[in-house]
Amino acid sequence: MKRDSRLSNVLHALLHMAEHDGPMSSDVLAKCMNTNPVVVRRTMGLLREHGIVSSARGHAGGWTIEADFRKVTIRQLYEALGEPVVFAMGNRNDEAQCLVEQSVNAMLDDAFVEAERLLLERFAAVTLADLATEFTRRHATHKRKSKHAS
Amino acid sequence: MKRDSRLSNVLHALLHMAEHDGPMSSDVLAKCMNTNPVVVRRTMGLLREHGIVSSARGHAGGWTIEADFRKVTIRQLYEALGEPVVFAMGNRNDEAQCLVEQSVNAMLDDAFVEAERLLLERFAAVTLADLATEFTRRHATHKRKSKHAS
DNA sequence: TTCATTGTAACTCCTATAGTTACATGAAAC
DNA sequence: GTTTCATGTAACTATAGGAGTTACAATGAA
Repeated sequence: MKRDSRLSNVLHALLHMAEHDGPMSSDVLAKCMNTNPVVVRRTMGLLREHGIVSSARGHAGGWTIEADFRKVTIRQLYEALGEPVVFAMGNRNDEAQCLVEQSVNAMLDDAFVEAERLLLERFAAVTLADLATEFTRRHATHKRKSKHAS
Repeated sequence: MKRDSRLSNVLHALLHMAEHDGPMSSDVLAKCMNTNPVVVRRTMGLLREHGIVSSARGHAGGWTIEADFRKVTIRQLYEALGEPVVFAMGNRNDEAQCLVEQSVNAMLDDAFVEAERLLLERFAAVTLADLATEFTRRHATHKRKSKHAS
């Protein structure tokens, strides 16, 4: 499968929306994310179902943030996307009869479950506001560096 | 993509081979793993390149374990398979120019890198001998339970 | 010489996201 | 009320890489 980049994409979109006054259209978001407006609508639609954004049709319509940036975690976005499969690897057969296979699966599952738990904990610990702050810091650094370079 | 089950598969195969005297053919391994002999050859071939198994053609040929079960870790098998991609998710573009995207990518990468590190540490901590022991334990439990049930 | 077995090329199948086209629906602007 | 700008959504195609399959050459023991 091509890798699922939806989580990365919605984060990117939400941060741009936060920097922007008024609704942003799928078209504008698609251009700034280098993708297709229909893909944007599909993905943002999942966030709308969870009350994170809203959409308005017609003239001056588009996407608007509804949720509190300080309260929405990456984990919630991951859940809004339907909790996509995390790993590209896994057991062939989770209901194996073979005892050898059961042992192997149990060991691997332990490791995968623990890694997934860590990942989701990390996601739960970061809010959109944290990311926005990090962006501001990075932006300031970038400007300082540019000034030095010139 | 369908999930990559090669690691699970080679573990399954190696443990069966350990329980078996003499070489095992791709055909026999394929049957006991419910797959195809060519798939077995393809995957086992990667382990052969790392000296973990050897293969012999002709009559009474097949696959033989070469490595010391106490020294081969799951991590080494993962590496022998070419370190397959761990996550089904990821950034769209790792060389983003957009500062917003860079912030998002940096945060996500941190989380993914840490989760991957944990997973590979777990893999490095388990040898084939450990797995064989675990299988023996499970097997004993299973037999005891069967006796009680009868 | 026969036959079991690996080695390997060259396909098709699978599966979920991404991308695209097309068009219906809705809402503001004029 | 008509135009115009949006979203909503169906219905496709493209993509990637493992898995599955067929076919056949090469090899080695009986």
